[in-house]
Amino acid sequence: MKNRLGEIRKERGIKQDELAEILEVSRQTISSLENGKYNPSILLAFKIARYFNMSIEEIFIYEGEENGK
Amino acid sequence: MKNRLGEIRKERGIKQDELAEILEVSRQTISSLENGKYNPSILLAFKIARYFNMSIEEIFIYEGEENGK
DNA sequence: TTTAAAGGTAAAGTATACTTTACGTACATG
DNA sequence: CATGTACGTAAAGTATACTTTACCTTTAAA
Repeated sequence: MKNRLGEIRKERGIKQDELAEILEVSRQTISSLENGKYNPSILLAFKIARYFNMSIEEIFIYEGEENGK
Repeated sequence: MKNRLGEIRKERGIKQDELAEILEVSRQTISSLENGKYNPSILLAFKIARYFNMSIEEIFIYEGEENGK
């Protein structure tokens, strides 16, 4: 799954550090998400979407053909 | 987080069993989701939404005030 | 040329999503 | 009554999301 998190975050002029605190996750979580190390939980995806005033689908791009559960 | 999975599945006249096979998860996973035992991964949420031709937000209802990560 | 700010990442631990196996219950139909 | 279908659920194991701690690199400025 791809995501536009880093892109959107930079557009809003906010640091990983700050976003992490707002979303109540660690900075490493934000970094890992932006660099595609793993996918967010659906709760975190909702928090992110809500914070940026976007839908989950606008930020996280599911193309199918994914194996993980 | 609440969801309308059971409701939507019944509308479509499909069994837990069948949905599980289509989504490539176990029947227990479907049952657990419908009964609010836990939340889906975002990948599974996308698969479900795509299968029902709906958005994640139409099926899974995030109200905020949730603690889990 | 040090110092700090911003971000990448690794290791080890915890929480939770999901699996397999298995059994229980309710309901329908023979 | 007996058998099958649909669903709930429990226990134990695996995979992955996320944490804490910590260190490293790059860039920019004093």
